[in-house]
Amino acid sequence: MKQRNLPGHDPLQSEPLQMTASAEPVPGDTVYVVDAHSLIFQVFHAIGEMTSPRGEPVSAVFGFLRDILFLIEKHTPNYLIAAFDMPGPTFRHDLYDGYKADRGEMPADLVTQIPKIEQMLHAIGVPVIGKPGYEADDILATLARECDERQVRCLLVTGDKDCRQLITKHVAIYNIRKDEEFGSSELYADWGIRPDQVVDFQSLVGDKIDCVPGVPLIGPKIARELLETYGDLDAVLANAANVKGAKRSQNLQEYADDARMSRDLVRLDSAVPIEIDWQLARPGNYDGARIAELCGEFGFRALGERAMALADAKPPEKLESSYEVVESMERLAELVEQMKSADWLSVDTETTSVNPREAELVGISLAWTAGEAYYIPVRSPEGDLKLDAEAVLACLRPVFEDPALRKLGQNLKYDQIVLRTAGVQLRGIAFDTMVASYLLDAGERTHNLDDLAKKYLNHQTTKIDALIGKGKNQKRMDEVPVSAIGHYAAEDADIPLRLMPMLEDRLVEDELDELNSQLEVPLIEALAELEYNGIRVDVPRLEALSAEFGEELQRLEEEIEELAGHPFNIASPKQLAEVLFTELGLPVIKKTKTGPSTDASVLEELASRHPLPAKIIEQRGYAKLKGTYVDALPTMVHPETGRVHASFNQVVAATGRLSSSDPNLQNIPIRTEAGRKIRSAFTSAGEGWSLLAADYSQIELRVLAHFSEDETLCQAFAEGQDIHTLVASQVNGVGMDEVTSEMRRGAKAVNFGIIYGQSPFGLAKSLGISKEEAARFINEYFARYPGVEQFMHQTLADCRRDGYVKTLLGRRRQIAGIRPPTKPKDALFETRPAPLQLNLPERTAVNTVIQGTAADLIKLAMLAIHRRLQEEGLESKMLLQIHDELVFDCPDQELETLRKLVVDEMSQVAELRVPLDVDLKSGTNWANCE
DNA sequence: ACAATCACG
DNA sequence: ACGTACGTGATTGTA
Repeated sequence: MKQRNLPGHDPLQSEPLQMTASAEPVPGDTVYVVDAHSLIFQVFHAIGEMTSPRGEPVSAVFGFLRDILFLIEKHTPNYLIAAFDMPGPTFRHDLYDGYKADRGEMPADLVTQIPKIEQMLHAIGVPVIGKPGYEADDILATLARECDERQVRCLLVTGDKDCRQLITKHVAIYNIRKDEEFGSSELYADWGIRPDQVVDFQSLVGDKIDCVPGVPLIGPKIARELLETYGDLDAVLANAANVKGAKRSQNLQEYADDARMSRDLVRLDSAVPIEIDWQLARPGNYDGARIAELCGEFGFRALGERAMALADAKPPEKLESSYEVVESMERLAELVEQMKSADWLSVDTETTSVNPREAELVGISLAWTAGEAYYIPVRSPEGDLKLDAEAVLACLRPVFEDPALRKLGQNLKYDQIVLRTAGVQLRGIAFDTMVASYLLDAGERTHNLDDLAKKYLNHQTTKIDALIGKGKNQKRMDEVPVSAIGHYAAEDADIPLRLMPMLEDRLVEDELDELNSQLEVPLIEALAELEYNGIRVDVPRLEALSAEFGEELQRLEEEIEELAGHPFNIASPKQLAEVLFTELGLPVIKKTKTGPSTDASVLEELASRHPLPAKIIEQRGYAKLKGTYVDALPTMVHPETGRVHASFNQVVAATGRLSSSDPNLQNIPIRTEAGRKIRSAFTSAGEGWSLLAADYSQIELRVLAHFSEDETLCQAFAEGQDIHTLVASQVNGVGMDEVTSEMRRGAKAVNFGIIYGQSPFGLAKSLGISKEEAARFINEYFARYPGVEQFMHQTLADCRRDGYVKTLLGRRRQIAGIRPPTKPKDALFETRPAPLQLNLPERTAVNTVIQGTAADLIKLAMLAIHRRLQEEGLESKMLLQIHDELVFDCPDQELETLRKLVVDEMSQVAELRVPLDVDLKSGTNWANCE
């Protein structure tokens, strides 16, 4: 086996720790080693008869290939190797004639499949390793040891319990049947021992299947006790005379030699002389033609397609790179000097939490030349750090705080908040790969760095799961040794640097570069500011509400139980449906995928027939408010700031809107009385401070008016008329002062329906009128404002032609599925055309232009306000954005200044054909704003 | 992990 | 015959 100096973390070494990416595995990589025979027997027995078109048995080939494809697709191993037993005796047979004596010949139906499996592995580029005189397990042991030394994660794909002796910090067994890993904690749960006790344990217990004799009368339970008492096998045998139970004690003495020999049989040899060509073990060396040929021969159709899909995908490339862990202040100072003359600085922080306000710095990664990156650890579980966080930050401060040195990275909003919390400003943010990716394709589900590297660089990055694990055993970044983090962390600075030119080219190509550099990138700092500020929450107020809502809930639940005749879980739609529709015999109004629906609209309809549904609505309302807000919010208050610091996400909503999470502050209740009570718990900073809420009036309708260029609508907005009343008056053909509240309500519904592309059916339902009436209403609207329909047709035509729609600022969203234009019928005979009936993509297209443009406008406003607050040195803080509303915290003496500033910036943000009106409200909390 | 429900604009 | 208003996020129950 190749030996080399492994990149360990030796505190005494004087040279900087170099990690050069080569073909060999590095910390963060995962190596899968398949015990081929173990797997082959499993699938051979699990899958019944199965033959190829020629009539040859292929069940094991099929099952094995299926497992390998599953491994590659689901687990994306960085390295994958298959170990085989070789025919002929092994050193174990020399030790013990009886070794595996009972194990019969391999079934003939299986023997013929082994070469086929090897051919298939060859075609999909999985190296096959076998060594005469050794078993596959020994090869697993050898590779496991090598991985362990390299601090590389190794998963042994086997059903053989012997391999449990190989478990370490980096090595685990992988059960492909259950898709579960088996490590030291699972071992302890099963046998109650540590991995280093496995060999002795099995030597005592023996193994019938492998014909390992062991010691009679010693089973797993006694073996565990003995090992716990005495430590190891030798100690157990030495104390055999003292063991409780005469027969047991006697057996231990009598069969001591058997036990010792068993130990030699069980112990795996981790020094098998084999050479691994790691490059060949990286999945990706597919021979597509050969795969097709073999799958054809064996009659694998669906599986063959899966295998071919892998072959067609380009193999991930391992980028040439040289990463260094910085271990001295002298080296850091040298690097800082280099950075000062760099064009760009790529920055990434490693921390203890995904929440930037809670996160503590673990390390910083930096890169300014593609392929070179540096990781500066400032915290390590091994206590061997030579660097102090304060000193590192002080050293980096001049470069971080220099706005002239352009910074780039992945999700820099996060890093900026982390660094600001640690006392350093990250200035000069000029590119963010996550934001760029979002602008290029707002419909993508994620924009994380791993996906970007795969998409643009065809590079498979180190997955964070490989370092910190996942699920309940997930570790924190500061619990992982520096030597294991280094490569992962450095990569996170290097990859953005490599991605930037490619992303920038595409932005230019799609005319998105200005939107990127002038709006979205500068907005990062404004959003970081919002998140850093947070909003104050009145916890005692929420606690009082919790008690109040709790009492209401209890009362309602008792009434519901009374009405239903028995207790049940009201929160379970299934149980509720049982009560409503089976027990009470109420009619099913609509169905969900899984059964009758019990949502609020259904319950409202049922309310006229039975008192229960109304109670359910009321109970649900309180339960929702209590569970989602009243009880949840206090737990999210930051202990030091006493405020809630939500996250404002820039790359989630496909339309260009922001979204908010952890907690979502964009859906705090307002529509009901109980909801407004929750709003009142969001307060200004305290005495002498007020909240100022500024919202755009009817922004989406104004955007629609702008795009439609409709004279009447634009003029109505210019004159400050009530748009719903105006539409009501015109559609109904009555004077403005004759509009009834009923008419206004209808017009309002139409106005909003238009924005969403609503059909007569939908409008009819929301207004409780007939479909015909609704259709008449909509037709009247389009006839009165022809520009609106014209705008919709134009939008659809553009989208059909381009495959995307654009907002005012050129933001794009790809939408497929716009139908060809309907042929205009002969106008002479056309009296009243049916209103536009849009399908989902068409509705989405129209809505995206409007919603997205509104999002553009408020983002521009946020940016302008953010800048002015800074320039004018005001103490006022921007706290929230709720799509058409901004909320500020403001010292009372600044209130008038702020009011003017906010209205000016919000209304002047763009020249539209309509004015942008802004309503201002202020108060001590979010509910009493007037 | 997914479905149902409901909070907001 | 079927579905029917866009965009989000959190909670709860269920498989």
